[in-house]
Amino acid sequence: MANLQEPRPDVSRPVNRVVSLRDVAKEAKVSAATVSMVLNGNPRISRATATRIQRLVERMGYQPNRLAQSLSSKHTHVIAVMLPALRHAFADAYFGEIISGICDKAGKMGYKVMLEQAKPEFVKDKQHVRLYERRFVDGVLCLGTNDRHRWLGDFAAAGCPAMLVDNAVDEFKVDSVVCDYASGAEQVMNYLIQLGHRRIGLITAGQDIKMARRVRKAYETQLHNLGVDCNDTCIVDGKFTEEGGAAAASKLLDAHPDMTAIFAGNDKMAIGAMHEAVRRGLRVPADLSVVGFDDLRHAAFINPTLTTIHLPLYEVGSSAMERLVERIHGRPEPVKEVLPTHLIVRQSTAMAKTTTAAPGQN
Amino acid sequence: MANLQEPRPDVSRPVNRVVSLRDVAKEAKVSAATVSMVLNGNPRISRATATRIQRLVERMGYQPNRLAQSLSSKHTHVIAVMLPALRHAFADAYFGEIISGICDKAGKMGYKVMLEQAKPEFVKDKQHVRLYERRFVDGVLCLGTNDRHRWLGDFAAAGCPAMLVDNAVDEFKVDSVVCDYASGAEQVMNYLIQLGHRRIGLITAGQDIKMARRVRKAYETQLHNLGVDCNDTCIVDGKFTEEGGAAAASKLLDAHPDMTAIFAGNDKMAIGAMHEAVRRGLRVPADLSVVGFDDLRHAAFINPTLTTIHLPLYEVGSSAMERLVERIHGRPEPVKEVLPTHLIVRQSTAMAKTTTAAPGQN
DNA sequence: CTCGTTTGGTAAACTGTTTCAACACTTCGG
DNA sequence: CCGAAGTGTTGAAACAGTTTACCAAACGAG
Repeated sequence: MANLQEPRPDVSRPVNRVVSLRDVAKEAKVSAATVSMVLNGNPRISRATATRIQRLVERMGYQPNRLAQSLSSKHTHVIAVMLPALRHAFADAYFGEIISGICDKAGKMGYKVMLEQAKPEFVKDKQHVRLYERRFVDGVLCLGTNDRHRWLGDFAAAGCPAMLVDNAVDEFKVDSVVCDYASGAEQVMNYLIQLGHRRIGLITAGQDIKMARRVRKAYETQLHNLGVDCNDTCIVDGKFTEEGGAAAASKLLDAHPDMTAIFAGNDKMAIGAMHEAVRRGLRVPADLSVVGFDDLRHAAFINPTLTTIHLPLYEVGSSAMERLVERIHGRPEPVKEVLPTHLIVRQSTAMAKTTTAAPGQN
Repeated sequence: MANLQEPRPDVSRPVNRVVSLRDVAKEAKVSAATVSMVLNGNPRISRATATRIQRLVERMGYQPNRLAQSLSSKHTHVIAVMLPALRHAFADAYFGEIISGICDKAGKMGYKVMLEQAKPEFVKDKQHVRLYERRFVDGVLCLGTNDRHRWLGDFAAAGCPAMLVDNAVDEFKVDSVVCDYASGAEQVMNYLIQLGHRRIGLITAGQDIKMARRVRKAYETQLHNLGVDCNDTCIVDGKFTEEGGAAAASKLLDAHPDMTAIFAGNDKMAIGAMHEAVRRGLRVPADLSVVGFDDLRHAAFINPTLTTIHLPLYEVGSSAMERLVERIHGRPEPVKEVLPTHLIVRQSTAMAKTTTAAPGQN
């Protein structure tokens, strides 16, 4: 047995043998506990020993093994970001902005970010809570959720810190940080109405998403207050995609040739709608005003540039990360944070054409 | 001591006490080693015991703690994706597509994906290798790298499995998976030349990126072969952004009012260029053809739709993930994989206007 | 009937860190 | 001069798995 340690001395062993805390301790002729305490700034250790060991740690290039740290400390300092199981979820600027905010804040707080997609098998297997139970992560941030995602209830049951990002679900008690969709939609409607528009179509999507319902509600309320009749043919589903937006615009314009404005629930659908309008020979904004929602980066680089609601997605991500860590650290109170939105006027909107004057001047 | 186990029985303790392997062992009246072996399918254990324990594992809802597993097994089953330190890296469809491919493949191979941004302090601190040394991850995939990223050499030095994704750097021996940029650029040039274009501008970016240099080279070679004089005023940097593309197009059109086509090194710059062209009252493609490079999703939804080179980014990510795992498992040979690209013709290109006939018909 | 082999299982060591009880050694007040 | 309090350090247990050397029982062959 003893000779197992003999073969080492020969110098032909520059193998990147990772130095452990015990190696440092041995070299310093102290116990592992002492080194550990020095590294954690425990004041019980004398200045002299502390600096001596710190220098040694430096010299030996010691790096704590964080698997061992986490195993013993009960904290992984990793959080998971759950994205919806859409083919293009990662390539989507909407999610990208949020993730950007999450990652920046995570880095500052000493957390790592793990990516996960909420595929059907994944959540059916309860993998999303296993992430926590198996000690992969300390908490989970959920993006792109909707009311049908029953699995959101599992987090509370398992005691796993979790947050909904830019959506809220009443049913389960999960914390959330969202943009003020209601106010955003009101701003859009006020603006369009002010421009003289009365025949306004809505391209929406995801009526199982609370935030989307809020937009629809604001739209309906505003039109109703104005005395404008707005039946179901004024509201079409656009599936959050460019294609869907184009198809929805097509339906709207078929049903209402006199429509002067379209309000889309996100920028992508708005872009699709503009695309369709141009295809039909309509001029945007002269014949048709189009408004989006999100203010994604390229909204400013399409032709014409898109009037839209700016959502503070980066901030939402950043804040959600912060709240999640608070929860991990034991904050008891639930959180429902709402961040303000505002209208960005660009070129895709203009005064309504004064054809058949709107009925109610009110 | 014994009474430490007494207080448990009372039912007022539904605390989600996580069951450990030892709990299962105790319940099954076998040793922890036996349970471990059952779970790992070790044939040393008899069928009878194995099934008995499997059932118990099921019943007790045991989940292996993967920190402990990784600590002793030396494998974390996590890989890191390093993104460049750009404000919008996450929201960028280019990176998104690659990440999408990485994540899908990672999921299938039983790996988790961690996100990391290569900020200056981060790489200066050698955090990128610490990721490996401190046992956060088993390997690293690097996106959006360039020749100035000296830190890429650190991986080999530390013995950390790493891969370059959609770029290659000769200097360091790091594996890579890339799109065939040279062929893509040749296809673009052939196509434009075939349409009669001779005054073709190039908007490029990142000349410290090998792939970008390849595009430029192909452009220059093709024009040279045709006997078309192409001085430096035909090549402008567009910084990979829409703004940059617009500014670059502006410079090009100022210097060469007779220019009939612009070839941009990525879709975003192409979109910016189109934007600028329209701003100047030029019709695309009647007055100016514009070609992009990437085939990002929204290239098909701008006005006019963009002719571009399709890059198999999803496949690049997927393949890089696969190669990385091979390397982690000990594949010795280096890998340089090249995936084919192809031209997608849409509406932003047309025959060159026959104004001042091009000099060389060759 | 004994010896060698297979079978099924176990105890103990190991991964690398944190934490806590205990301990040796001052120092100080009474 | 003795007990109390304070200081600096350590051994050992804990975290939750994997792995290895070893062992007992069963079995077959000579």
